[in-house]
This record gives sequence, C-alpha cells and structure tokens, in this order.
Amino acid sequence: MNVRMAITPPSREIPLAARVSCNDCSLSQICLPLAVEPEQLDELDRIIRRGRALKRGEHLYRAADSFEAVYAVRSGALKTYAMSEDGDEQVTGFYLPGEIVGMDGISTAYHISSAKALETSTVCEIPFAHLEKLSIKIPSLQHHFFSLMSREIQEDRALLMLLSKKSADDRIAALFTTMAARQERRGLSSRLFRLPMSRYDIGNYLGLAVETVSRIFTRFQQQGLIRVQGREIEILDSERLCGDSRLQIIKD
Amino acid sequence: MNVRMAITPPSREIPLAARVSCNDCSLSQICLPLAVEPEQLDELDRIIRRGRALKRGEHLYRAADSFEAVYAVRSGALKTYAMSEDGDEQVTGFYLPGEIVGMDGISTAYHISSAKALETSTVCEIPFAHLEKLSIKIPSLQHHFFSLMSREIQEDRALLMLLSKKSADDRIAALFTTMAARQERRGLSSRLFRLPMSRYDIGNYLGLAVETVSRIFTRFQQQGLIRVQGREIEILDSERLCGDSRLQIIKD
DNA sequence: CTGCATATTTGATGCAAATCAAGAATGCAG
DNA sequence: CTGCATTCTTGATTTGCATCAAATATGCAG
Repeated sequence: MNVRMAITPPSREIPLAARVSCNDCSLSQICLPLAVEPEQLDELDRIIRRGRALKRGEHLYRAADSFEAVYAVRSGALKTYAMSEDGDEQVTGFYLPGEIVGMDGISTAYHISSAKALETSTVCEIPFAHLEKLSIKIPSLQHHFFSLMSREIQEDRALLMLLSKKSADDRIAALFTTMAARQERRGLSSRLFRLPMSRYDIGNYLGLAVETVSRIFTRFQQQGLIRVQGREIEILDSERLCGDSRLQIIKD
Repeated sequence: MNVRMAITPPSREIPLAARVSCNDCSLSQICLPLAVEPEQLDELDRIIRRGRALKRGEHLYRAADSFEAVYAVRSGALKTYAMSEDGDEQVTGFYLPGEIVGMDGISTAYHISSAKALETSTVCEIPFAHLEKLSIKIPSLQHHFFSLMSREIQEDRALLMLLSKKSADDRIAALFTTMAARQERRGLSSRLFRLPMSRYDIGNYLGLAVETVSRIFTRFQQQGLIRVQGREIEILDSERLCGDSRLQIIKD
C-alpha cells in the first residue's frame, strides 16, 4: 500500500515527478504537510500532482481561467498579477518555494489574477475540490488552510499599509526585510540572497517607477545598508534598514 | 426543540438579542445563513451569540486580543485598522450590515487589527472554534467560509491596485462605486446613501490627506458627478464617475 | 565572439498631492 | 441659546516621486 520511495534518489536529473510523496520533499516542514499527521500523509499524497514544470515567463494560470487547484511552489519563483480594465498590470505577490499560490478565485470559481514563472520553476498541483473533501476528514488541514488564507490577508494588509503610508525608501526596505525573512524560513541565508524578480516587477509591486527603485538601490548601497550586484543582494545593516530608513534622512 | 419565534416582534425597542434565529433576520440572504440549508440552520443558530451592541467609537476587538470569533454586522458600521510600529494608523476596511468582520487573526490566533464602531452598531458573534467544527459537518458552510476569505483577499487586491496605480480622483470614485454596490446588495438605493465614516477615515483608507478628499468631493460636485451634503451622497452620473474620472481631466 | 534586445542606471524637469495655515460649519454639553 | 470641540473646507506653498530622455550594462541567439 505504501508507495513512497524510502530514500531520495541519488541526485542528477531525476524528474521531480518521481518524488511520489511529500515525505521525500525538503519543503515538507514549511508546506502543506506540516498540518497533517504522518499517518494521514498518504491521503494528501494521493491527491497531489507533483512536479509540474514551468519555464521562465510561462503561466501557471491566467485571470479568468477556471479555478481548479492551488499550487505549492517546489522550486523557482512565481509572481501573481492582476489587470485592471484599463489594461495596466498590478503585481500582487511573489511566491517562493514552500509557499501556496492560487488561493484567489475560491469565491468566484475562476482566477482573478494570473500567475507567471519568474524563472524555471516546478509546482505541485493540489486540486481544490479534493482538498476541501480531505479538509473535512482532517480538521487540522482545514484549520491550516483557513490559516494560510488569513495569512494571505495579513500580507495584503501589510502591503496596503506600505503603499498608502510609506515613502519609497520604506517600501524598498520592507521588500528586503520580508525577502530576508522568507529566505530564513527556508533555512537559507537571510543576509545574502538573489531577488528572483526584475526591477520592473519590484516597482510595479511597490507602486514605484522602475527608475525610483534603481535610484534607491544605488543610494542604499552608498549609505552602506546593502550591497547590490544585479539581482544579488547582501544585507549589510539590517538594523538601519528596518528601523529608520526615513529618520536617517532627517538626521543627515 | 425548535426555539425560534415565528414572527418578528411588533417593533419598538425589542432588544435584538431576542431574535433567536437567523431565520428572523432580514440579512439572512446576504449573511452566513445563505450557505446553510434550512434544516441545518438550527445548528448555526445555536452557536451564534446575537445582538451585541456597540456605541460609536467603541471597540469590537483590538489588535493583539486573542482571536475567538468572527462577527456578522447586523446594524451600523465598523472600520478595521492596523497600527504600524511607528504608531500610525491604517484603516483597512469598512464593514456594513450583512458583512463578516474579524477574519484576520485566524493564522496568528490573535487579531492583527482593531475593529471599531463608526456609529451605534450591533453584531452577531460567531465563535470560530465552533464554526470550524460545524464546517466539518456542513461542507457548504466550509466552502462559503473559504469563499468569504477569498473575497476578502480579492478586495484587498483591488484596493492595492487602487493605491499603487490610481490617481486620487480614481480612488475616491472607486470608493463611491463600491459603497453604491454594497448598498444595492442590501436592497437599498445605490444612488442615495450616507457614508458612515469621516473624511479622515476615507483619506486614511485611500492613502490621501483629508484635505485632498475634501477637495475632490467638492470638485466632483462641481463637475455634476455627485451631490454632497455632509456625509449624504447622491450619485448623479455613475457613468462618468466609474468610467473616466481621469479622462475628463485630459479632455477638459 | 558579435550584435540586438532587454534590463538597469543616471540626470533633468514637471506635477499631483502633501503639508502648512486659517477659516467655516457642525455637533453637542450645559 | 451659547461656547467649545470636532470635523470639514479652502487657499498657498513645498516636495517626493513620476516622467522624459539618454547612456550603459547584461543576456542570449546565432
């Protein structure tokens, strides 16, 4: 009955689809399985379609596609964006490995935003109808899912605050801070990381012009807060970066 | 077993708590009960604590309060707001009768925002732990709740778009449009209504200075788009208001 | 390696909305 | 009704960021 493979295969180009259980996944402690007891993991495993691959620029789903599933990012990175009637794009989020994308659309039965790979990525597909059924059998899964959606709301709220009250400096600083935190959650360095998205996407997400983003990156580097090398970022002074990117302007 | 009162009592100062069933509530078709079959409504009724009253300015909950319940607004209006570390307030939403408030906090077990009555209001309290249990027995309720949270996400996204891409004019126009739609949903006039919140709250919510809000109200009136009388609003030209509050500036 | 497309940086200028500063209207307690 | 406290409106001024324009860097197809 137990179809899991005991050991992670000996590396080198084994298609991810071959990993038939969440058990074998290095992300299990930050992804859906964390809400499921080991003995129930099989049930979750059975409904998940693993290892769908996406090339850079490829869509996972588009706005108006019917809503069928949510997706756990396994590798790479995605952005979600919405289009207003008058055609301009708004980036609404970035999704890194271990995070769940696609929870918009539950209420409408179709997606209201599109999701696009920022780089070569793989995702695990979790059909939502199955997940709902399973949530009825596994209360902790239901709770976890409520919780995930609630967190999504919280993140949007934080972004709202950023966009309506904070200076361009504060917004960029916040981006670095949250990226660092998410790196850390995955067990990676929170000091040194690579931004998966373009300056354009950053500007769009934070409600700033590309030029402004670029200027602030440069200035933060001059102020010794970070070191920038293209998309590679090193946080040099997280204190000043978090705390008072605004105050120091007043002082200086 | 059936403890419902058959008929709505003959008006005049009957405490709302006396209405012991959602059945008797005029909002049942837009509130939680819409997700529940009549024969299961008793179960929902049993877990709801009805008719908690709030005076203008009173808090329903505060940030950091432990998260115990969500609330259906019965009458009046509430705002939710969050506080950033540096002390400034961000209004994150307004809640009208039939709407559910308090869904932040599921993931953290404590509220991350505060909810305050904008005017004398009553709410029905729905303990979340009970709701989760009941959702397991009533799949349509679980789905409805997922759906509500998803809609909350969608609304935040729309607001994000507004704040990062749109002019002050567009933001105010959007506020009128969504308020009108919500009035309509309640079966009230979408043309003539009263804003429950102050200019200050509007400015805060939309990321604008109070002065800017006031100026735009005045100008919209001069342009014949609306009629304003304090907090009373009459929509005179919803076409132009929705469509092209920006375009007309270019033309004119 | 070469060349074109795309992404990023840098500088100069303009404007939408914030801020500063009063004044007017409204609400409410006594 | 009177006076004080909010809330709202209006005008003058400042400013942060967008926009325009152009140079430079980077990636990648052939």
